[in-house]
Amino acid sequence: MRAVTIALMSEVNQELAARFDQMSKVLEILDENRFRVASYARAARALEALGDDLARIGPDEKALVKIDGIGKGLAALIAEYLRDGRMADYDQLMASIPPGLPALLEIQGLGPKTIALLWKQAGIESVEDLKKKLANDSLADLPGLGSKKLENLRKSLTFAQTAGQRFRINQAMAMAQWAIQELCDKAEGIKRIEYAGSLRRGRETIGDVDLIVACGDEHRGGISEAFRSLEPVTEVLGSGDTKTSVRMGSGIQVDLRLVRPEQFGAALLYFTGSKEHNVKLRERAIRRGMSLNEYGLADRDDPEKLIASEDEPSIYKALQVRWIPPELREGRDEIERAEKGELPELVTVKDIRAELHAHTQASDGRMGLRDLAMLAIDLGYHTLAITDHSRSQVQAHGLDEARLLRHVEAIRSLASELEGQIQLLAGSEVDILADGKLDYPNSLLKQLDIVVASPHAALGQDSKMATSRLLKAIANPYVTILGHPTGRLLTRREGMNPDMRAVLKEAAQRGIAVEINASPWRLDLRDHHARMAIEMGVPLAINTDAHDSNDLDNLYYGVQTARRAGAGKTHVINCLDRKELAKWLASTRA
DNA sequence: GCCGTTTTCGGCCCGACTGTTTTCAGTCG
Repeated sequence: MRAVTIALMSEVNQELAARFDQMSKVLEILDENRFRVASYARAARALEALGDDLARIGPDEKALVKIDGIGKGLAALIAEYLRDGRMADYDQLMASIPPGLPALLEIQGLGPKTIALLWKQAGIESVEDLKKKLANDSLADLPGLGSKKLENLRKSLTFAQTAGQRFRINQAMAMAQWAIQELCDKAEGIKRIEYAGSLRRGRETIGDVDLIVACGDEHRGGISEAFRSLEPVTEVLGSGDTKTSVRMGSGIQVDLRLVRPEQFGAALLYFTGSKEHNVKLRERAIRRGMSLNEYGLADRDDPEKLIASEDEPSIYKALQVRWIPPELREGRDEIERAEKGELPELVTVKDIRAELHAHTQASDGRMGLRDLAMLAIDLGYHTLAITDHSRSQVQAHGLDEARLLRHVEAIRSLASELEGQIQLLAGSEVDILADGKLDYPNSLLKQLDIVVASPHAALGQDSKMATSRLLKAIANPYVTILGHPTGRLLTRREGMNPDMRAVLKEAAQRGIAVEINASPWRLDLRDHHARMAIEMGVPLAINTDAHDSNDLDNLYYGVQTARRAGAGKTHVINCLDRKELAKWLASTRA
């Protein structure tokens, strides 16, 4: 555990989120009031998603209770931690059970009741203990643990050791689209089929894929069978009348739900979530004398009396609120905002008219300059910026000064040829070096139409250094866009953790844009930082950072991230028309 | 422990599937 004095920025948020999460698990194993358990878990999620830095808010309980999900009790705990660097309740709680016990909750099929039983009656205190006892068959005497259950536990343990947990959104999307196509080809009677869950909400990583199928009752068996028989299925986790779960070879879990066509909207809404959004919708239904479940919105007193169920908009309408796009359904303030008419018209892929960050064969791209330009023309863009890597990116064939100048010449030459079809901007993705200096001198940057400044190396810097590094880069008068500010790679590398509020404040003052890098590896800015950017008046740039022709399709993920932040097209510079964009670019150099 | 458009107490979402249960508890989403 880090001492609080050196825990910086949102490291504090993460630390406190981890503690509340842990506390909720311990309380659950101790069979505490389930609503109390849920409160700690909810608080943990709230802190993880909090754009603001708790260290900045400080031990001010009045300010802390303003955070949704934090009440008086938890605010006092947070304040205690921020003030003293410790939390007595946490220490006490953690001392009350063996430290290895909460980790058992991660094992599929193992819940708090069974863990408590294993602990109290078999002396199991950790995953290791469980493995040993499972191996020598000494658990069969425990009540409620038959041979089947033990076998399933063995399987879960093997899986937990070998497999990762969350998948990047493009991996989940590929699986979802493939499975949908296969089922449509191979099964009879599918009336509608959609993916739901966090994939539909556009989260940056996905735990499992949910598919919702509308069909008549007579087709259920066949569709379930076709699903279980999909070639990549390695394990059927469960299969009943309306629900089947399988695990694919890649490790990803896919759930299939079968519903009647007239219930499709309710099921789609329910399984799209988020859980928190659903809870709020249900509470809203109850306040209005109705009840909502995956089969529909019904009269509370007469559940047979369906009010809405066939599609999502009719359900929202009956709840007296505008339809809410899935990307916003995170259970924050979206329902209240929708009610007040404050939800913006969210940006769409069609609104994007310019690509402002792309690579060619000059550095590490696969496309030639002309091929890339042609693709951009096909996509209907009015502007394409060519931004190859700068000299320090040796492994990516970064351009030294002489090569960059020749490249610029080539771009300008092609630009005049294609005048009237597309505007080509000669630019660079310039490395922000570890000390915040840029990889080219200003005399060179000055000659470019656009400069995307991004960090690529020294990403393990502490938060303080990362912050001053980015601030220094933003202050450079020739930077146009701050590219993928943290340098993270999802499921692979955490990246830097700068004080994003300070970075965005500087960007706002300088008048430059900050990128949402649409690569599913990056999605950087992430959603809640993009939301913070909007609140602070910083323009967003949604760029694919394309290295290959397929990469241009990643735009969808970047747009979804922007939508999750509540961005409309006025917040995104790629939506400006050609003239407006030129004017904006000029303004960054004023 | 949180929360408030029946608000400071009394609620807090609810159904499917599995396994061991002979009527239901635990887990999951």
